[in-house]
Amino acid sequence: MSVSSKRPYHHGNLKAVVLGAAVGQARAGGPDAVNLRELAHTVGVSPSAIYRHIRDRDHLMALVAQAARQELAATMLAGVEAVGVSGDGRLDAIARFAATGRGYIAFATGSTQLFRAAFYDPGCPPDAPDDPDPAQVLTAALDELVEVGVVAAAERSEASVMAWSAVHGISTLLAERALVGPLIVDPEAAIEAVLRGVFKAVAAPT
Amino acid sequence: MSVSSKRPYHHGNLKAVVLGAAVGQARAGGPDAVNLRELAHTVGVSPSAIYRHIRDRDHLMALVAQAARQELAATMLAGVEAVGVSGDGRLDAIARFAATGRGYIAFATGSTQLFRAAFYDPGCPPDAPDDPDPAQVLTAALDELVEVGVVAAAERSEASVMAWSAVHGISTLLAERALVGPLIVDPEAAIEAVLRGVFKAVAAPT
DNA sequence: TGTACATCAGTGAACGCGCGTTCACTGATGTAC
DNA sequence: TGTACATCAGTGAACGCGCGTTCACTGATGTAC
Repeated sequence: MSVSSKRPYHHGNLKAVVLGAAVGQARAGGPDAVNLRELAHTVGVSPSAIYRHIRDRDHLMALVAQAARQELAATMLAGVEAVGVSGDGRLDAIARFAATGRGYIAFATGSTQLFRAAFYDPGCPPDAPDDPDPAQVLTAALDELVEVGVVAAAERSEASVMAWSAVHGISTLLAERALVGPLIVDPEAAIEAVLRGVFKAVAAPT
Repeated sequence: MSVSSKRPYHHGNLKAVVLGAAVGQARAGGPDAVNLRELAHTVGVSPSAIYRHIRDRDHLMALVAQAARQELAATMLAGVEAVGVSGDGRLDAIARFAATGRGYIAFATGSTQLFRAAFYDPGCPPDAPDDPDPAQVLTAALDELVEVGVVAAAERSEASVMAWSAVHGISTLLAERALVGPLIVDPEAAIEAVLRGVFKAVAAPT
């Protein structure tokens, strides 16, 4: 609590600051760019100080990956909340579902390296479940579609796998710039094509 | 050409053997597992000998990634060729298209680590274009669908992006075991769901 | 309110390992005459 | 057919760096009495 202008010996919230800096490294260069020594230097602390708060690099990576997933989920939620309310419940549910996918893809293309970090598996779990959780955001949007009758209840789980696969697929393809030459000329058009395709695949025949 | 039983001083085809061993490492542990020193030891040669044939690690990785993509394409082709010929051209085209996707996913789940290596970008290109090329295999199967009228010609490029995204998406999700808990319970069922979804999204309304 | 002491949170230096890469070299091979 | 010599393809040792991690330590903080 003491706020001496010169850095106090006890930092106060080193763990949070280290995690923040680690996320910064992952944002800039992906999971492999997280470097404990550079991290310590950035934060202004000796390398060994970090070990007071974190078991080892894998533990830190589990936290970084979780932070990345939560930011992904937050981007999806922001998209959903930005959707206005028309009178039509069906259209609103569809718009929110699409916004979920658009948010996912936007995060992947806008924060490519952090997106990669989100799926990094250090071999140990984070301290708590993801909150918010991307899978739950998707599930919620899909539940809405079922409620308003756009997706048949019996096809709910099929639809979720389909939607997730297509959206995750275009995201990783764009993020890794794979096939961007041969198959994908215009990224924006590709995204819209995928979203239309998902809708066609998922919507119950009227 | 001399076939002295004891290892001859001149190896003969070191480059090919080294590449083969490197692909073996990638198959076992992904792109990061490719290790020049271990490689040299495996092949029975000193580390520096490798540099007679390969510029640096990145160059080798470009070749490994290419080999992985070609194996992926070969798996797709094998699936296509295993499809029997019925009388119906439409059904055959559809079956071959599905076989393409199934081959892709089978490679991703059967050779997870090598699949990851296929999309590794070392920052320098391989010496020659991929042959066979996964993108071309997909394109050929899709062209067939257009020919028999299952896919509208105007929607060809949209369909290819959609199909590739969905198939690549389920492949990476299964390969990285992401979401396997929350969304994907039965992998086989998930694969079929995605393939059905792609067909629904891609097929022209009859 | 003051003092003794356990505990927490840092420092600074160094260890140790693995890995890509380089260097000076030597053995084998092919070609000109 | 034999010899001289350039060239190719290896060896073996070492460099150098970066990185995660550990160790003995010291400074700050909180608590019991």
